[in-house]
Amino acid sequence: MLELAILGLLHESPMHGYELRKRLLALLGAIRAAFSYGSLYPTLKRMRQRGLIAEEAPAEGTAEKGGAVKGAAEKPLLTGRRARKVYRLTPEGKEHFAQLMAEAGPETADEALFGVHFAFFSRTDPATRLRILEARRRRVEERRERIREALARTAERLDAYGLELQRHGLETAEREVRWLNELIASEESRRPEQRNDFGDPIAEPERHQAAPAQGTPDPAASAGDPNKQGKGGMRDG
Amino acid sequence: MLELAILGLLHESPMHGYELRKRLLALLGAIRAAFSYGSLYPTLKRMRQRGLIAEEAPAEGTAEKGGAVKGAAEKPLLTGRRARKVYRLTPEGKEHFAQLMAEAGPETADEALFGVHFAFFSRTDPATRLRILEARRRRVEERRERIREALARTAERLDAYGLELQRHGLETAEREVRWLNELIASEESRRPEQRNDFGDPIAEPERHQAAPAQGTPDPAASAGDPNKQGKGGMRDG
DNA sequence: GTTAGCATGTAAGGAGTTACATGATTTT
DNA sequence: AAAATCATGTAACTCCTTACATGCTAAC
Repeated sequence: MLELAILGLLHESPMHGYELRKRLLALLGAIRAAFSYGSLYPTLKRMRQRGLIAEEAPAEGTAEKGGAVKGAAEKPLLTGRRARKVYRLTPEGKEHFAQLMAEAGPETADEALFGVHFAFFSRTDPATRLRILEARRRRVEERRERIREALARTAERLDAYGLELQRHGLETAEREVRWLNELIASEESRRPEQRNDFGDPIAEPERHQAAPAQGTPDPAASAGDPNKQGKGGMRDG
Repeated sequence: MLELAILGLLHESPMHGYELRKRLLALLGAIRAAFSYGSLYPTLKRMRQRGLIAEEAPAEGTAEKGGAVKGAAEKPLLTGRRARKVYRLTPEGKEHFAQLMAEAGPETADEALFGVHFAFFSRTDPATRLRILEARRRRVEERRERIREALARTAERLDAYGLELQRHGLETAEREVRWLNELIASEESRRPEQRNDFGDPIAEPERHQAAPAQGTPDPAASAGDPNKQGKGGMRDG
């Protein structure tokens, strides 16, 4: 999960660990608490060893080594503070990210993992988005049915608090299903042809990098406006 | 968490592992998935070693078909199926449960753990309930504020999906705060004197945690209709 | 002159999961 | 005859957290 989130964020621009954590909190804070450094740094290390990310050269263009010491004007990379390791995404990392995103198995439907996937939806293709949303909906519907059963069958064994827990849980599940339904409808209405099984008729507007190991045409350039068209985008029509 | 849940359930009646898991799913299914046997059985073992639970002897005059209770009595009771180990709560276990419930630290405020505490609210005193509810509210309010800040400060860096994630997360947090507010108000209105700082005026009649019929108006009696009105479920009127 | 923030890391451990192993009994 | 349900357990592993260790700079 953390790995996916790192890959997703680095898609945007190279970053060092500390910054990554802050961005992670800002992006995923609605879902879960901040990742600790105790998991972040070892994960970065592992990912670098696997070649998913790479350490960015100290500076852009300027001194290769030695030469001008820090403290120079310019845009200081290690300005006084402790040296930071800036990581960038490698092509392998991009591909791994695409794979992780495309796997819409039962794990993908877990609350937190679903949230991470969702956060990076603009970097996947519509078909994958739909599969993930549907997997999550299935999961929540199952939970909803379980609660309904528990209420119907064993309500008499529950005390007031147990009952309230079920009631609130049921309401929460129903609310999330409604939300997912809206999102799914929105995805489908946006590109209904996407769902046919005759291939991939669409290829025009989005250049999502789901394509395997395509060059490195810096898709970060499009990071500013994938689907961004204002408020109404998500919410039904 | 699993330990707390087991202690809470065994409060009701002795049970074996398999049954425990089913009851756990029925009670906590609204919050989280079922615990796996791979964690359940080792946990039971550990708890027995610590003396929190004990293996129930064949107990009660159990109708031993054929009347032969003799030497085979030492063998676990097997009703045809594989031998089951029935566990019951020990006094140490009861005390440990009370302690775990009373700890309303920051961990208690985690979604799942809060849910487990809540499920067993009727086995704690009102002051503890209030502390747990307030700890959870604090936590959710913090998350809500974080999201608001993220929306105010970095909304322009978010794409449509990132934005929708924040929006939905904010709505979820606001909804939960409202729910907690209702619960807190309900607890306070039920016994306002409870909150004074001059001691514990209602400390006398409660042995440990039990005696729900005494400590509370036992609104569990109204558990007959699960599909009652959505709002104000806890208000016993 | 101390606190807060920046910055990276390691070691130990918690709390679960999956997969495996075994076997009886009831239902289809 | 096969599948589902009942029933208990172990081993390996995942993924994350807490606590510790280090050291610099800005601000109060």
